[in-house]
Amino acid sequence: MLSIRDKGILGAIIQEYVSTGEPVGSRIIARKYMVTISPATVRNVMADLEEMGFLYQPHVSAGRVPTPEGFRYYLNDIMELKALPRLEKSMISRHMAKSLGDVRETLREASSLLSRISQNASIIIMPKLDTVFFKRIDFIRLDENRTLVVLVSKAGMVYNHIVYGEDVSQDQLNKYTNFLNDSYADLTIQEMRDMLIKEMSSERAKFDSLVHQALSLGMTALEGVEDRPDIYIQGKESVYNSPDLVKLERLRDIVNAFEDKGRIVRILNRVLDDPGVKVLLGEEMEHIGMDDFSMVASGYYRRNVPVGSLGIIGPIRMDYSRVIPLVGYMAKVLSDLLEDL
Amino acid sequence: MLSIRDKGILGAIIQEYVSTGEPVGSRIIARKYMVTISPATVRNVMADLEEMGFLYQPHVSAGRVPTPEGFRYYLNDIMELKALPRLEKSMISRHMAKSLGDVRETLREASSLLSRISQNASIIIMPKLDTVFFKRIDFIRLDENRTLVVLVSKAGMVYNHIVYGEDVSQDQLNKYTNFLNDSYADLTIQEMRDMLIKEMSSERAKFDSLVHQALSLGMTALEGVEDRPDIYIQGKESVYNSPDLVKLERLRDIVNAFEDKGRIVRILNRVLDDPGVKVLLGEEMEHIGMDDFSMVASGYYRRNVPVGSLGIIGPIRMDYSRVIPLVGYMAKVLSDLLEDL
DNA sequence: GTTAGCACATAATGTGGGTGAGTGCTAAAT
DNA sequence: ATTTAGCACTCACCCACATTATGTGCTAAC
Repeated sequence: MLSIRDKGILGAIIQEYVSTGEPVGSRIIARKYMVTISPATVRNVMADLEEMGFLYQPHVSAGRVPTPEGFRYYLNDIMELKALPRLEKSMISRHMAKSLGDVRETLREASSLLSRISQNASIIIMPKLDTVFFKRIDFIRLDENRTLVVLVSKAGMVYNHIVYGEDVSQDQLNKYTNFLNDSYADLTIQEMRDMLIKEMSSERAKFDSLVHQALSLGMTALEGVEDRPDIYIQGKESVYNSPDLVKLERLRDIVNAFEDKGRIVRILNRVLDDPGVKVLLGEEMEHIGMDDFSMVASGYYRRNVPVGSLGIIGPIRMDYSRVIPLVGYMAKVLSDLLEDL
Repeated sequence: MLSIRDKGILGAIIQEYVSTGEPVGSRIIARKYMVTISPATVRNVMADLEEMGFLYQPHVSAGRVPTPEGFRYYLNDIMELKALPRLEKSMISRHMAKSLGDVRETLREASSLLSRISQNASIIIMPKLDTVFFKRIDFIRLDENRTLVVLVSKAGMVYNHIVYGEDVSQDQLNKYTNFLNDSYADLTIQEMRDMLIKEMSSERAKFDSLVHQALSLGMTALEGVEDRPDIYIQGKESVYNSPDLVKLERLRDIVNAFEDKGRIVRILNRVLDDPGVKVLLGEEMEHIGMDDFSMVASGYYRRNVPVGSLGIIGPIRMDYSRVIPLVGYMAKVLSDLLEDL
């Protein structure tokens, strides 16, 4: 357990490190932050903090740099969140209203705002198909082998893919379409899946061949639907062009990390489950070369069901007290917006 | 005008530079490529070639490096294309057959193959909407303000967007849909646009309000359709991780250049017009920091109409005699494939 | 418990010499 | 009139070494 003073010093070190990016020496802390005590005292505390794993020294005559554990402690027990500036709030509502209508566009706009306001890269994962509300399905005969499935969500997102199978006439397909659209309004895709399976073994399906065919086509259609989530990363430039990126290898690592979207999705999915903003640090980034990066992320919701996530990604030394409220606010705005659709 | 021997020397320098990436000295050329003449003679020629702008020296005691102009001359007047290896041809046909069906998937596969075979990044621009053959249009009422337009091409590509306007019932929308689908089969989007405008002032449109409404909705639908071309860049890693990328600033330039997709599209569009493979070098790359990069690109066609382009992008020192046939072959395979759809 | 003072470690920076690669030029050879 | 050999010269690169600045840990005094 840290004393008040210890916390003050750790906090000061982190603040200083966040703003300069350089290892922090005892002098600076005693001069700028803790004027009542001497550098020597600060050094004693620093030695303790290092022993606890919150700081480390790049080399013996350098100052201290906070470790991911140090940041973690700071986030949990020291930092106080700042209120989101009125200006940023209004900027967000203004832009979000503008793009209203096309959900994909709205989400992209949200991400773009995050990156511009935070000066970091931002990430958004589009709604998981399972949780999306079904509006309409269409089958379009392309040729004798291929049928196009177009799935529209209530929010107006379109998912499409091609299924292969026996040749069915467009007229017949239209009948299936009508049947499915009439029967499954207002369900999520997941619910629809379940319903289809249930109905398949019902009396009706056994005797009515149209119903049977329609259900079976519906099932294959939903099976084949793309399950890799789409993810957008915007504002990579601000990370790439960050002035404290001075080693070639570091940049290379980061560039590669951004290319590896699968890994980012996996990491983000972990935060999706429970509500609120999560900060992912150090090892949680699962990526060699991303140890000194971090993600601030949150799920966003529709009717309290998590459907996707969003966040920002940048160097571990970021101003969490500003960024966390930002991400939180954006998740809320987005969730509210989705509520209505 | 260069003599045979001069060409031989320029060719040798480029070959050597392509394979090593290092400035080429007179010794190497005399030893490895032009055994009949001495280094001193080579030096004389090199001095001439430098004066002509085909070579330059990084510093006085270094060998020579070909300039973009040197490469240009080499490409036009010296290089001989190699036939595409049987192995690569069969690899291409095998993979392209696999992904047949979903055009977007096919195109992405083509690009992925380009990048894997050439060990460079590859670029593909999806078919321009204008040139795409219309299969079907659907209007889906999302709510009182928003109508979703789903446009399907004969090849099975789906384009969608939302239009805003007065509240029309789904039944009414279906009538419009049917009218448009019946009337405009087998046209390209561009032709359809023209037809719509023409029909709009016809007798029928004046007296039949359904026709009038349908035409007008069709026009707004086609107007709003997304006109920014989608572009995919694959295999960036092979460029990023290239071992002769040793300066941080260089990598940063390249990373930024890849992010700036608009510029790449603009450059590529220049090659789209006339057929065949084009090589873009130096200044043509329009990008500071991309001077020592180049693109080998070609349009691809459907019914002899250019619809998109594809190519590879990598360091200027690439083996053009292999890469040009590769890109050319891929463009041809793709064009043939699109012919059938 | 806190502080001043001091010896110590090390990164960063600069300097000078040596080496190797490759040139340009000149004068001789073909 | 070319081509070639010879040679002086330039410059990047490397290594060893010294210098400096920073900030520490430790000890002894407060």
